Amino acid sequence: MNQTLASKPLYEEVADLIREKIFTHELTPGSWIDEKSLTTQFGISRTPLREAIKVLASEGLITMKIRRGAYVTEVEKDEIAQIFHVIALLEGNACKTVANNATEQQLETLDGIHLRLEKAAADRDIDRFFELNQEFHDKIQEISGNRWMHKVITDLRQVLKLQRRNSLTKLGRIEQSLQEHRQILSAIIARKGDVAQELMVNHLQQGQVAAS
Amino acid sequence: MNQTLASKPLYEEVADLIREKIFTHELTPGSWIDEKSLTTQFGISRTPLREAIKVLASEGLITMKIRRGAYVTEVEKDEIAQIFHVIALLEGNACKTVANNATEQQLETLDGIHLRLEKAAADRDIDRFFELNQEFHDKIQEISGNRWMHKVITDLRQVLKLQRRNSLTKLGRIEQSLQEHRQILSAIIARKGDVAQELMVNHLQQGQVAAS
DNA sequence: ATTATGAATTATGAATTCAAAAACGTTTAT
DNA sequence: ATAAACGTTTTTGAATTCATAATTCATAAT
Repeated sequence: MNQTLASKPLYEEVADLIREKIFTHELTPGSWIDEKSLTTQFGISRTPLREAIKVLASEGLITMKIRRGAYVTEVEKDEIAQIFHVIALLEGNACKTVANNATEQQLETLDGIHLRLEKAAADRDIDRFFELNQEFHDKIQEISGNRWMHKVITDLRQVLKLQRRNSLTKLGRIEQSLQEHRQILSAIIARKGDVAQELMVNHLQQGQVAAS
Repeated sequence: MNQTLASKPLYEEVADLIREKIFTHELTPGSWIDEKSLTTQFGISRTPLREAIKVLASEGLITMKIRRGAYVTEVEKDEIAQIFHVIALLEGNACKTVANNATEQQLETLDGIHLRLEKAAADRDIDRFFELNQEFHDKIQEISGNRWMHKVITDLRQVLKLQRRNSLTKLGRIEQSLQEHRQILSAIIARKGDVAQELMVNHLQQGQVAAS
């Protein structure tokens, strides 16, 4: 691998590449991870590859079986619900914090993201919609200021992405999601922390199928 | 290393050993991790050691600096507060779930642990006290049934353990902690979910210094 | 035809080797 | 005395090699 500029350690680059393959389902849940194949694909040796695999394993994306290699994790259905529960709890709380403590300027930033989200939805630009949706949620966490909470949510969201994104593109769901975002934002701007929290929890519960 | 019975992969054993060294402060926060030294200590090669280091890094216990090795993570003071906040949120919720849904038998198990906790406190058996304290918290999470929540809490608690356990042994704190446990347990048994939740949140907030 | 047995192949886990970067120490120049 | 320049040593990151466990495949026995 051509490591021209030493930005990241190689094993992290490789971890990113494997994550990609997992999320695009080029590597499907339950499938065996062929080290040889990946080393030739990436043009690297097994050493950094195996380091990357171990990191992914501790993130929960990969499951190791002793003396028989690494497999893409299969998440049980009820585990998905469990993960959503945790995320809802945390993001709901972040929402409350933001409503209670954010500066006016921060609220404007949030509003700006939401505006662009509306635009993307109006344009039926699905990819952009999801991108901005993610940004909206991330920004709330950033404003709430708890980096560890953010890390936890990010890791859990990653595991959720193992699941094939089912009815994400259901036309109705996007409109509904947008509506929910509007309400959340209103509650935040109105400084109604508890309301914002509950709306966010419901929003995420709704999204349990649609994952937005 | 004498891998007589193939219980665990070597890199995990090594990760456990390093964790131990970190928690006992044989390796102190901020200190450099000497690979050579550890390989000779453990009698292994650098390969499994480095794999273990990467796992610990993704857990947050170790921080990698590109081209200058691995260091035991130093947690900022405000990050400790952030981590406690997340744990309190999650354990509080677990508590509510238990109060609302646990079977009578599960409540008895919990009560049994608490009894032994009281005993240990009466005996001034500090080590046993902390052990059972941990077990009490763990059991609540186990009963609440959310394995992912449990994993998140476990990981975060690990990071907290980086901090030198300050006033843990303060005599007063143990008695107070015990008192709080009694109240939590009562609320759970009385099926008062919201009360149990709040008590647990306060309990953890209290423990912010004392880490119990 | 189906199941055992054993040899050949392949994959995993771990040690070793190698190249390059960083740290260290000495000498020399100011 | 301090600092710059240079060469040596150490350390990191990564490739390679090696031993052993697991799998596959072919053959033999039922």
